[in-house]
Amino acid sequence: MKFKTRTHTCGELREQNLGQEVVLNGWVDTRRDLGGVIFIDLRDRYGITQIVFEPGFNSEAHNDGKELRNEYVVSVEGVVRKRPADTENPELATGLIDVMVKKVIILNEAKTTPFPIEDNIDTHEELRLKYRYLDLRRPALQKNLLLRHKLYQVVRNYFDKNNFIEVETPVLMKSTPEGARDYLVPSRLHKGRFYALPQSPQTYKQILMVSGFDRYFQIVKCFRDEDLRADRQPEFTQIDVEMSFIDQENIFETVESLMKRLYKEIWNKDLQIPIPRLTFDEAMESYGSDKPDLRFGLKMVTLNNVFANSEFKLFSDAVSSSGIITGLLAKGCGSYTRNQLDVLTDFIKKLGAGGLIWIRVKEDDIEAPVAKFFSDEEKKALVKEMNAVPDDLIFILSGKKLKTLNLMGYMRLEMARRLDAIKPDAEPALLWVTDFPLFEYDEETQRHYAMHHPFTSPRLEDVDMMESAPEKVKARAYDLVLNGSEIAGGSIRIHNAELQSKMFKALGISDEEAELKFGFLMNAFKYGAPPHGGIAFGVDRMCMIFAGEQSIREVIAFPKTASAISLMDESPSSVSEEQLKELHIKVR
RNA sequence: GGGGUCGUAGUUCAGUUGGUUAGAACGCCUGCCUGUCACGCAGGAGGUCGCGAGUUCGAGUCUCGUCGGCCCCGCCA
Repeated sequence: MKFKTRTHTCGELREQNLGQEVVLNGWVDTRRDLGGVIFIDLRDRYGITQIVFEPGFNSEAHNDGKELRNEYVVSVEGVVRKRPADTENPELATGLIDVMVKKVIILNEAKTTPFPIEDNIDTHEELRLKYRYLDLRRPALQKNLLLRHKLYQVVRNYFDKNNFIEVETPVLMKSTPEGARDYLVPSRLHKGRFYALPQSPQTYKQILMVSGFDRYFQIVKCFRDEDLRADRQPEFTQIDVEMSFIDQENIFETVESLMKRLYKEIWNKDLQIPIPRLTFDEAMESYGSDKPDLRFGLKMVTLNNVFANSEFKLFSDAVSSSGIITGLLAKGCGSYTRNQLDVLTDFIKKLGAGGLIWIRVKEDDIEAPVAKFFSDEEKKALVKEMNAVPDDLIFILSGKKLKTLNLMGYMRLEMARRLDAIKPDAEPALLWVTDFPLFEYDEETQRHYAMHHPFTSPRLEDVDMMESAPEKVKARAYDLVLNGSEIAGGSIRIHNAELQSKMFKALGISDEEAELKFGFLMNAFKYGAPPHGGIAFGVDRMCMIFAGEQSIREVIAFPKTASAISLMDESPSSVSEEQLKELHIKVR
């Protein structure tokens, strides 16, 4: 079909174009056929322009215009005209003009779409994902992908200006099953052997430091074969960064000026730097999370001192077994009904709590099922510690430290939701969480795992405790948290073979196993590895928050469902027996 | 692996105690309409009630199973 290249986009024409002959190409957004005159809103990604078919202006075009339907792709030639008085549309950027059509060419027809191509649609996501190409026509998603593009540009520009170089690392790599499950790719040329898709380019970027690249970054896809969430997809994008001859403070400075720039460019906000910091221990104790949302208060209070010698066994036991008693104050919730409290108890039990202790604060006394176990001093101290006043409600959880704090963290978020504690206009809350434990203990396998990854350096002053008291060793690791989401995480790495082997030992990884899995990295470190460290940003999460969305699927062009399926192209799919045979995979 | 929730025209939903021909709005189609922008008016078409068993004279409705979407826990170095 012969058609003319557009002279303007659908978001472009203004009064200054009056009288011009123009060509517009786009999709029919809406049609209003009044019989004698037809109005079409023509849409492309730049905007909407109203085009007009009038028999008195061009009867052939008007006749052709009757055929147009929603989402038809058309090319029109016409003349820009000022709209008659009182028919301007202030909602449209192009609302002062319209285009009188002289000729229209239908470039393609369209079936009736399964949902309207407009914002604020009320359609199941299943349908949106199946017809993702239509969903992506909606202005909201176009805007989100544009935001994402802009973030890429700011990031690339920033790192380039600061002497970082972007290096691509392999997508087919060695499987290193220390952390998440790998996606495996069978090798045709090597029977029984597999590549893995990278969970992150961690080892490669460290090797690049050994090679002297000094300052590296990459916007890179990563893959983890784990269960999905609103903020987790099996493939996701990181901004991966690594630097040599630096310490933690240099990383912080680099990241903070990048964030400052992103705040400005995307939100037009001025980020105050330095960004506030909390240690892991502080974050856990006050917010019950290693990624606390600081847009609201609701700080938790440790009550071990109040109940250290309590008659109430649950509490005194928690203290004596180096556990914790933590309280949360729900201001003005003293009138919560028994039913409401049961719902909350049920909520926290489902997350793994044994139960929930609640206490209504009254004038000069407290009211609670457990009140009879408390002495008057304990009651007084409790109210004082919690800073409670009559008609407040206090929640208490006790038990193993991290688990209990974590549970109260969920309680804190739940209460924030119930109390509408996060105002729509709340300033975004960005912070560093530092001094993570180097190890975490896994009850199931009865061994320590690296909380971050096995190349993370312990705090140098803690190295001596790696064998004697591994749980006390802190890592030189840090997370960047925005509105309760972990948007970046990194560490200073081990660059010394001796310390690295000590680390493997602490993790219960034998020399042979270490050699097998990470020998290439260890070898590289023997040839002059500089001190180095880095960080990796979760691009999807960052874009989600910058766009004000609740799911990363809203900022990913072609996301997968919670069961890791692409509803549009139906992957994963079966493959032919022939393909499997070539890959030396037995057909069941 | 576990918990919660949803599944009925193209779409969003209603559907009583199990009971005749499963409704509404929007969308779609046809006709009328020369300044609409949620155009209006009139008429019409459109259903495997996710799928499969079972109970029953009779199932959208009850039971069991199964598939799929979403949220969460575990998991995510």
